Amino acid sequence: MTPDEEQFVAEMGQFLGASGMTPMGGRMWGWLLICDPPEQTADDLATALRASRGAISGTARMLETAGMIKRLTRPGDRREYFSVPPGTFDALITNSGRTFRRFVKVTEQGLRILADRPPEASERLREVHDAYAFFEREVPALVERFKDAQIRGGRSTTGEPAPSDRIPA
Amino acid sequence: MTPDEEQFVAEMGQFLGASGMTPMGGRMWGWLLICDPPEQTADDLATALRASRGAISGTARMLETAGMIKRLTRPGDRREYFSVPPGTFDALITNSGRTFRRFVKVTEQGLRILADRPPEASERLREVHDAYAFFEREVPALVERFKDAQIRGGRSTTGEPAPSDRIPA
DNA sequence: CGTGTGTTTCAGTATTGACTGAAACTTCTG
DNA sequence: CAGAAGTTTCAGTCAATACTGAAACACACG
Repeated sequence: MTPDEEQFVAEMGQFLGASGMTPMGGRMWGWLLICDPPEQTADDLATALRASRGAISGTARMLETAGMIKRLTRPGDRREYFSVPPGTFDALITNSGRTFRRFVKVTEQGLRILADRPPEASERLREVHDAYAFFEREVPALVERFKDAQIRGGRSTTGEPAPSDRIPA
Repeated sequence: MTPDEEQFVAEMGQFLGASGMTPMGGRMWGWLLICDPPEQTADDLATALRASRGAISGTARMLETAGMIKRLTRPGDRREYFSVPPGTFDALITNSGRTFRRFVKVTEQGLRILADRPPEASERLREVHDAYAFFEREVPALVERFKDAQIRGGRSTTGEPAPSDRIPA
């Protein structure tokens, strides 16, 4: 790992570490976005990120659950390979959609508490609730628009063949 | 603070605590969304949230910086009052826009690292970068649409009818 | 069915960072 | 100008949690 790469990985760790994910999760994902080859064994990752096998295992599981990495095996090789599959941003957005949803739920509960008070008592909360409900509904459409633009524009399509799923022997 | 309110405040704390903000920040914001009166002194907050004055001070400063609360004073009253001003969701979104922007910056740095490698080496990262750049560009427009819908429909609208936004008593 | 390779689990450790509380500072008021 | 009320700062404490490392586990191959 070059110094540049090291810094990129560190920054991804800081960034995702500050947004719900663990620092290690950010570092691992960052590395998997730039590493060569794109598929890495648990051992590769432990070496590159200078982390314990335990940390790799747990973090990989978490990232896999979040849909941010994929786990592959190939016949005749007992090891597992991890990689960032094409279309990952989709999983990311879906995930943040879940966050929106949860927030809407919490604010709805709050509005219920204020139900028997004068209407102006719930103005503040209602505004926030409505905004998030709006976003929860509209963001998927935005994602579709992005996908369309991406296909039309040609570069780096997603949801298509996905050749990188194959491990080149 | 009733048990219901207590729970709402706690959940807001958990929620925002898990998304970058501190738990205390979430609790304070949650309380300011439902409290009566809507303006609270530092002392009110310390009592309601059972927190130290130091915590209130620091947290209030953080929330104020994020644009999530407003600080006001009244002539003849030395105390400061805090409240959630109308249009706060705007500050929230603006803030998350900043997050997008930072992420785009980080990924751009990563792409620069991969500049002298074959194009397929940067496919993974480019896709993520493009998605976030797209969102950074499009979200403000979405906010405008929400504002318009809010004005057109009076209170609690979201673009379309959206009956599910209403809380049943 | 044993052996060797690889992965997961889990208790322990270390670190981070949020909150406390007292002291310092600021700013109105009499 | 003295005094009081209020706020901020900051060093210390505490709790949460991310990572380590060794032991248990799973699996393929000979």
